[in-house]
Amino acid sequence: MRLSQGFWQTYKETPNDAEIPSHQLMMRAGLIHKTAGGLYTYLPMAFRSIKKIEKIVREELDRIGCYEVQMSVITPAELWKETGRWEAMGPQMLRIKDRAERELCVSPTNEETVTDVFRKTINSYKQLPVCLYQINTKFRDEIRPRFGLLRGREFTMKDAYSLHIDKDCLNAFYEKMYGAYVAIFKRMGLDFIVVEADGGAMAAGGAKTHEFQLVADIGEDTLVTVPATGYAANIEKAPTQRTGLKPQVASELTRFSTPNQKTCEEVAAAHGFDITHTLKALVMQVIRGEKTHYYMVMLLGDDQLNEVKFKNAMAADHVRPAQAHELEKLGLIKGFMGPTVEVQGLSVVYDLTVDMNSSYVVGANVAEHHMKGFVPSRDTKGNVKSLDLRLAKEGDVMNGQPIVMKKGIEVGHVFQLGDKYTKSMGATVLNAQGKAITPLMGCYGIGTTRTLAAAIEQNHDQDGIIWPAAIAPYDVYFGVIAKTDETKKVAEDIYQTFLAAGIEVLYDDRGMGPGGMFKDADLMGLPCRVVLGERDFAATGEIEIKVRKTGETLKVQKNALVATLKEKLQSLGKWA
RNA sequence: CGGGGCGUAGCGCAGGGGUAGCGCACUUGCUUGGGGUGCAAGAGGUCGCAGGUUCAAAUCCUGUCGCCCCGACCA
Repeated sequence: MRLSQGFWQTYKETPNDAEIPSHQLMMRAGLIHKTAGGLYTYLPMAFRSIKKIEKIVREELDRIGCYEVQMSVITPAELWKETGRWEAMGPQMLRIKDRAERELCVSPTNEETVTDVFRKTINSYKQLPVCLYQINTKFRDEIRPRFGLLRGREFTMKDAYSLHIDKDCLNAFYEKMYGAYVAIFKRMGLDFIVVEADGGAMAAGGAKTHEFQLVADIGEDTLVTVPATGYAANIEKAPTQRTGLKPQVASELTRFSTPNQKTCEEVAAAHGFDITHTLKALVMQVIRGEKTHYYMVMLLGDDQLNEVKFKNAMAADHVRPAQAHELEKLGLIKGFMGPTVEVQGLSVVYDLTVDMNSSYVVGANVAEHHMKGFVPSRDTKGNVKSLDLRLAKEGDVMNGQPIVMKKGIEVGHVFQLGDKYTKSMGATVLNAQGKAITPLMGCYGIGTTRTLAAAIEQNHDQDGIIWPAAIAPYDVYFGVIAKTDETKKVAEDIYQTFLAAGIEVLYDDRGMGPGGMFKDADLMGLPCRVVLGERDFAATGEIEIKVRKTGETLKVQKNALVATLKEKLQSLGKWA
């Protein structure tokens, strides 16, 4: 493309509302235009990249036998009511009504739609397994969209859905899809890790799920990795252990005064206790169906509750910390609660890390007092239960191996849905015995527009973007510094040579000064920059190639230009 | 939804009852040529919107809409 005729504008200043590098750079480099909060227009440069990402996705999915479809973006309420998600999705789902007052929504995801397709078209086990996918617009009315394309409201996602006769078949396909995902992100040249994830309410028992995470400091997910074993998990899931805990010999239970000392830290500091010899008590509200329960959760003084683990362990629909008025109703005093009295409607659970036969400091359930010498197995009022509930943290180990924590951006998710949708929507197929059975489903997502933003988040420097070659909008930024018509003719000739050789080139024929041109080239960050400088060319016949990623510069003769460039692009992963 | 902040040219900002401003970007001409060259001349605004106060409102008051941050929330 010739920039003199192109639709491209760069900016020296960063718009106020862009906070993180990828968002700032996408605005400054003229990749996206904000239409409204969480809504973006993809401008030509960004759209070229998106199409390259989509192409890689399509190639790898087609390779494992998936079929591309396109489902309607607007879907009727009836389908969602069948699975109960018309209510469950909440305000995140954008609902609309047509002229006949029929209820519709802008799809945030498409399990219902695809299950409807499956149940009406698949009748026999002979048609299975099958996997349909689409790359389509989704809308989720996020409470707080932010970070540009990383958390927009409208976004593009590849969503795939597979259907299987049994668990073995689902497992086998899951592995294939997992492999395809690895291939996809590798080809894109991105630094990713696959982590075990939490299935949440969508998981059938024991269902597998993995997240594909791009490692980046601004990631909203925390990942626990074990370099020694290669294990990796989302922190929501990771069952790590503490080290260096010392049990304390059981002693007599004694109440002591702790005026205005409401946290474990305060109590430990004021009385010289080790923080790991104190227990913190959290009261959580747990909702299961129509019923509400309260639990007192006991953790080591410096541990935190992992609400996802807790929610799963409780088989709850919802959990949240109890509010002040609820504590009051239970007769508990915030800051001085402990499992030292029996409370109607309140159960006690311990984190596994708590040594049930060791002695701890706990709240006394008396204002301004705690107790020491508390031994959980001996002194807890009511049933004693131990579960893994704590949030993993730096310094933990897994099976004796040290962990490393990282931040990640979730760009892909593979998930075994089991029969959740096929069952509630009445999809059945006949098996080899002629018996109607409920098939199993898997679902697999890749946020394509999020991947674009995350790729920039992962690949940039202070001057601009550093595109991975496989998804760069163009391969080469070709700039010319020329006064004479002869040199301009040489430039035109080189441009045509690039086009003929299949090199995607952004030809900067705007005639601006070298400074501005270099700044724009660095900001845009195409893999290679080629510069034809009149003086150098006249003197030596050489043309300069600069690799954006490494800063490497080489000068070649005109006739060696294409070959050298292709070699460079190859090594940068352009044809991965 | 709670707390905080901001809405003045495409972007970044100043101004603060009486002629609408600066820098970048944009247009034209000359100039310059290896890290945003310089000079000159231009174009671009119902100061978010609606009421109110006033001889006069971008400015003061009320309401409203939008945006950003923190939190809550989030199969």
